[in-house]
Amino acid sequence: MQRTDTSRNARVEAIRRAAIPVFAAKGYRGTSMADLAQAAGVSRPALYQYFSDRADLFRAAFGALLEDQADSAIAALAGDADLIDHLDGYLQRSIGDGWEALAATPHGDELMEAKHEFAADVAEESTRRAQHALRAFLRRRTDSDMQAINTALELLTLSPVGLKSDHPSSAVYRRRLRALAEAAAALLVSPTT
Amino acid sequence: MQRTDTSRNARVEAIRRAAIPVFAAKGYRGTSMADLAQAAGVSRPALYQYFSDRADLFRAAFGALLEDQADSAIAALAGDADLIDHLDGYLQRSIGDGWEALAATPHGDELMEAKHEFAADVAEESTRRAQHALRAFLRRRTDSDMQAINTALELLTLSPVGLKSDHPSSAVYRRRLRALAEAAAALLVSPTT
DNA sequence: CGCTGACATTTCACACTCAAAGTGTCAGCA
DNA sequence: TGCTGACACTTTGAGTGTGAAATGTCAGCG
Repeated sequence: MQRTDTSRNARVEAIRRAAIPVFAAKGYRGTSMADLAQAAGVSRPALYQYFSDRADLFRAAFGALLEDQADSAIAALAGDADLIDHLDGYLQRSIGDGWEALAATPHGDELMEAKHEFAADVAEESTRRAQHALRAFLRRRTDSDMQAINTALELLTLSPVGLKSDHPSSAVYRRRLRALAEAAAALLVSPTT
Repeated sequence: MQRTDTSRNARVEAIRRAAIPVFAAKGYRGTSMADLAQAAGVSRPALYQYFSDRADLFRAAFGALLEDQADSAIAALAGDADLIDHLDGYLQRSIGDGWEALAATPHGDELMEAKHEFAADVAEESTRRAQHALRAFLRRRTDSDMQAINTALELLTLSPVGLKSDHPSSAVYRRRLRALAEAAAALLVSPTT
């Protein structure tokens, strides 16, 4: 059975990986099971052997991607670099890279919608996990009280949405994220009166 | 002629004022010229004597509102209060109050769209004016260089969009704006390495 | 002279049709 | 056993008509 399971998981993984660029290129509604089957190099009915339907496949594909992204962001908090660099790295990896690159595609809005509809729990879990790690990091690396840390967390996690609202170039967006990291660091280092 | 013009301007003003709550309540597409006429207490054809069409009236109504809002925000920068209080006041008045209150209404998104379509130049002019005043204020009140000031400006003007992205209560949103003001102030006081 | 009621025209939302595309599930083949 | 081609069913979206509502512009009234 192990042999079979391993083989099966390998195929699931292959299909999952093949699906991501297809969804990214054509959006959720725009991609058919036939498209996904062709990209994975299998027949359409074979997909139903591994996933119950298109939503299930979508969830599997982007759920894993979001998990990886959260892991990457959390990893950026390790080490003993400058506080600003840590925060900047966290922002870049959790928001600047990965999923957000998809949001810039023609079907970005629709993909966000589909994520919210079909992978909301996975998405929330991974961001919750990342934010939990960030909170622990701030508690470890600053002497601010809990309230100040939570406020900084809100700033760090919510502001990026606005910083992208005028659809800046990738370079500009990254510069803004760094500025946000600097501001949050400054806020935590020199406490409010 | 002065007498006539004065009377005319007074009517224009009255119609303009009466139009705002109607648009706010029913959205742009949802309000008819009949609605606006009724609210202003005149017959529908009379509106065409002062405005060429619905878009023109919309532009006049919200253009003036946006101007007032910008004036209010700029006024918040006067005096010699704490830097944070100035920035906080600016944010509250330019974003937290006024127009943004409309964005929270059922037809908020559609109103934003209409603003962008019919009053884009007025809107941009007023925000440009407010930001210009804010830049001058920061130049006057901090010893940061131009680049740092411009970065802080981006943060201050763009972040609020994100801070509202999870549709927080008004109180929470205001608290976040103040935190943003604190962070920006901290960024400008303790310059980057 | 400014405003109104009325009119012709345009716009809009809704309902319906229908053909093309996609979906999920077979029996049967390797 | 795992996969395929084929089949019945569902969904989708473009096209079309239709009635109600809104628009913009009159001549004419006070």
